[in-house]
Amino acid sequence: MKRRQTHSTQEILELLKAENQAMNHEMIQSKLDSQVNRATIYRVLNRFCEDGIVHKIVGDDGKQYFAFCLNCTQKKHNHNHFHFRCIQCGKVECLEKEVSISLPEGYVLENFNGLISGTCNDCT
Amino acid sequence: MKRRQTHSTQEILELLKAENQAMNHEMIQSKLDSQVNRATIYRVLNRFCEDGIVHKIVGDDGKQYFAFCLNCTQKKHNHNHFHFRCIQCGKVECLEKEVSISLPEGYVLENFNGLISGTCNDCT
DNA sequence: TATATTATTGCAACAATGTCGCATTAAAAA
DNA sequence: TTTTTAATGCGACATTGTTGCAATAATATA
Repeated sequence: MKRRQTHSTQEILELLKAENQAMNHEMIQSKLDSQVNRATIYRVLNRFCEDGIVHKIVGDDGKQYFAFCLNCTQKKHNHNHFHFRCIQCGKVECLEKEVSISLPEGYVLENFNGLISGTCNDCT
Repeated sequence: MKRRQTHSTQEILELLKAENQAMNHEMIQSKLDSQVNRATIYRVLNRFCEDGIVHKIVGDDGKQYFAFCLNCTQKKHNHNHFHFRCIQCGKVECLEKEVSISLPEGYVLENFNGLISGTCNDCT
């Protein structure tokens, strides 16, 4: 099953690259030039995640946010960092520093989801 | 506005104290002896959160989990720790160690939400 | 270039989560 | 016992995210 490039996939990927923040489907939809169906946006984003191009964070608002992978190679993904969500302006940005958490014996990490919400510098 | 003790509030609080894990509304509802309405459960839990008796974690499944506050005084709440959610059995437990994250200048922390999902010791 | 193949899309429908208004019930105060 | 009003149950709702299916369009093939 090979991936195909479509208008939607290209636009969404470019948007995610351009914006330096994680976005949920609504933010993405409103920023796209062409109109893309909601279901399609989710499918595109989930495919990107499967391919390791994009990573997904679930906010403390319960929504899924997607961000273009930086500093990630095909093999190794570094997503052990926190994201900061501003409750005023809604921006979700990376807090660069990697965080290491040691799990108890026998525990296997599958997904790291660190999120801090509050007020960002612009909104203080 | 004073709080009243009802069957629902008592049962829910006892359950949260007894179980040593964070639970979402569904887990709570199914473990209650008496039948309590879904909306009521949410309202009770949110009141507990307001009162600082219980804290809320949003899982990477997008659901709200509630846990009885341990080691918290009325004044000081220590919720800067991670939770571990097992994707097999659904259990959500505390990872005791406190984590300190330094935010950039001008950023104000409102809520810490650290969650790691994977497989727990029982399910490996 | 024209045709065949099939990944992708849009649409509609759906499940699930969480919230809210409102009338009713039942704690707690008088 | 009566009064006050916080809490409940019910129904309705908004929102998020997913899925089945027919139509479309990107790529491979002739």
